[in-house]
Amino acid sequence: MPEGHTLFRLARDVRDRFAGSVVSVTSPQGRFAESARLVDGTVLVDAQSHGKHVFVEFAEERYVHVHLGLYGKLDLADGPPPPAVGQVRMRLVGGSPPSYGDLRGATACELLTAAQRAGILGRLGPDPLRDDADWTRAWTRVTRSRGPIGGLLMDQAVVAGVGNVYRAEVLFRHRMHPLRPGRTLRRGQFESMWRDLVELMHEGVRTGRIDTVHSAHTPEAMGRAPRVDAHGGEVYVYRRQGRPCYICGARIRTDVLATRNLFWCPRCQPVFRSRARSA
DNA sequence: CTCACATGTTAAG
DNA sequence: TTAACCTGTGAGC
Repeated sequence: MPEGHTLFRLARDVRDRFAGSVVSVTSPQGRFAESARLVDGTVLVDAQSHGKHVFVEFAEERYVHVHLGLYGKLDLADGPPPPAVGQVRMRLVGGSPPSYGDLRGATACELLTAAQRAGILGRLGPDPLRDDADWTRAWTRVTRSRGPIGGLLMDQAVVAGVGNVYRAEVLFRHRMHPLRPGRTLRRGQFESMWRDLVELMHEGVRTGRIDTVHSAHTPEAMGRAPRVDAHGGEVYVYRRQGRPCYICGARIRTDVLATRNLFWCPRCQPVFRSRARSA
């Protein structure tokens, strides 16, 4: 259940364990077996994430493209691999010290050529976690769109790697209603949201969780019980519908946009009204 | 225990 | 717009 920071960590961990080594690649479950044979026993060159996509590069520019989707997991562990349990789509074994990785439940696990990889990258917007990201590419899309900023931030062709938590939280931190049309944003507003995403997501890479609440606003500081859930992170609005906003006390609201849940504070993030023209 | 839902995407209708 | 993918978790009985 990943946003960009999770995949960034995953790529880094795969790289640390296997890069430069001959790696055994198998598919205990069978669904990736044919492709696995083509890279099995070759050198794993690198692993990189772009947004929520991970590319594991093998010798001669063969790329295993992995997208975890909603349920996928790649578990890495030290030592020799135990017998595969359950639906292991891909198993990597190798490196020194020896370790292994088991991929399950991924939306995508496929062997691609360099050209096919380039095709996927070409459809992705800039990734706040990558040094080579050009945020003005995202801004161009935002300013030309009539669609809501809440939708644009989740559109991987606009910004790659942002998911539902970062979307909800960055909009809150910038007091912006999720349904505000992209084209009504000012350049400076988008630029500060981008910079915020860069910081928040790098923090996510460091800690492995999504924390977006300023220390002055932590539940403890506000005299409330901290919110603890499976995600472990501390957030302002994500999945806090019906509960009081840490800043103003208004009840957090929720709605559905393009099959995904929105969360926002109706007082801190008022509906955008275009400025009335003077008569 | 069963059930709904989830940090996501794609394809079919 | 809806279902499907296919896994884990938490809430409810």
